[in-house]
Amino acid sequence: MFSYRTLAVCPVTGARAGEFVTPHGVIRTPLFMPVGTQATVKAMTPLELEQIGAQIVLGNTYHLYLRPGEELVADAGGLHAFMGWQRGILTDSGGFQVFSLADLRRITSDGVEFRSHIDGSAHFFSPEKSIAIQQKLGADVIMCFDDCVPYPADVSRVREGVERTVAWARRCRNFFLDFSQRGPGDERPLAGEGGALGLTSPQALFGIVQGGVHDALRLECASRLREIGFEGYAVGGLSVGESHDEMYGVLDALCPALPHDKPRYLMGVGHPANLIEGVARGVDMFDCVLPTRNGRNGTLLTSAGRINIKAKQYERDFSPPDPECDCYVCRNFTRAYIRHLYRAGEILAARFCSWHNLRYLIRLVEGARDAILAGDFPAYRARFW
RNA sequence: UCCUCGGUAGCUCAACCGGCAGAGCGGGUGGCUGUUAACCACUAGGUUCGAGGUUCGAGUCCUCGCCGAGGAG
Repeated sequence: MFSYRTLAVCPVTGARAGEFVTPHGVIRTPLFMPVGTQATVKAMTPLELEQIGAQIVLGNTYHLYLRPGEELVADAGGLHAFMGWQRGILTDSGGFQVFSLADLRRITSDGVEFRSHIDGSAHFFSPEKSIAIQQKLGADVIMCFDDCVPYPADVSRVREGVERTVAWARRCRNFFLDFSQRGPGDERPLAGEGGALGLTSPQALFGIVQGGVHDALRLECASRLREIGFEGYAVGGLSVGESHDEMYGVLDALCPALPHDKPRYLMGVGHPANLIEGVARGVDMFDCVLPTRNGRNGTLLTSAGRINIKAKQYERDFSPPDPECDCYVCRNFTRAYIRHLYRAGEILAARFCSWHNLRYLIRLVEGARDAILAGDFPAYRARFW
């Protein structure tokens, strides 16, 4: 079902434009994906997400497993039906939560023991468990359960993360293929290793490359994941505190080593500049909480840089958040009004800021795609800077 | 007219027996990268109602006055 093809490649940079097919439509790349951890992009309705051009939204295995539970979502008809969103969905595996909830967990070779941040109850995730949950949730793209190593970390810890990530990726792949072969209620034994089995699942499984800021480890991880074989490849473990130059360095080394006929996904990124520079290095997909979280906290992303809408300087600023933006918020409301809403504690402020920020990032990457197709991405990139 | 209680940061209020005057909210500024986040951090605000007095030292005790609330007549 899942297939990717490249439509245009920038002759100067590594940027490329393409598309891939999912059960919920054709996805045009490069693209920015809003994060909807708990089966909702915070403060946004699916209708509004459609209107700003969102093609895929994220959900999170860890959160949805804890609440409301994957069984309930499956009974609701899957994540799409449950949240009323008919375009693409990608679920993250819970690997990042293992990293970000560090004080609540214990990692073993078999998986991760952790305690719920909601009620403290004990749980265990293995690669198989993560995939099983994601299959019940029913997203179009699901992710391998990986070991996201903190930054900075000793090389030994980064290497351990690569080994664990690769081993777990193989287990994810085997379980995924086996499940997709069997179908519901089929109790035939595991099908064994390798990607030789015919893929019948409507879902696509992406591998995740770890390796910190060490090029050699990144390349090794990518090579070993390619041997297993995935529908797409993600770059994980970035945007965890390293410098932008380190992030770009990893992408410079890694992207040429990823398959050219599969989508590439830079996880958790991010800042507008990161998106442009990621695209320039051949990344097709991005996600980040930044537009929604920062929006709720009163920061607006604009073509002239970030503005803090709380600041007094906008008290009597009757211009739109971003004069160059085409979104509903920028066409109808002023900085002064949004500042007022924010200070008054009105929920509409969070909605407006999230709304605009999402449109800004989606449009930024859409613009990059158009430029790549038109053959002038370098100029687009230069104009951004 | 008398009695009681009160007056401390912009607001609501803390401050032991007299011993460096604080908090929350509000104000100002900043941060946020696969969401434990409508969150977090930093910061500026004081003639402690006024005038005297006691004391080494007074927001705190004494006297007088001003303002507010309640009560008695």
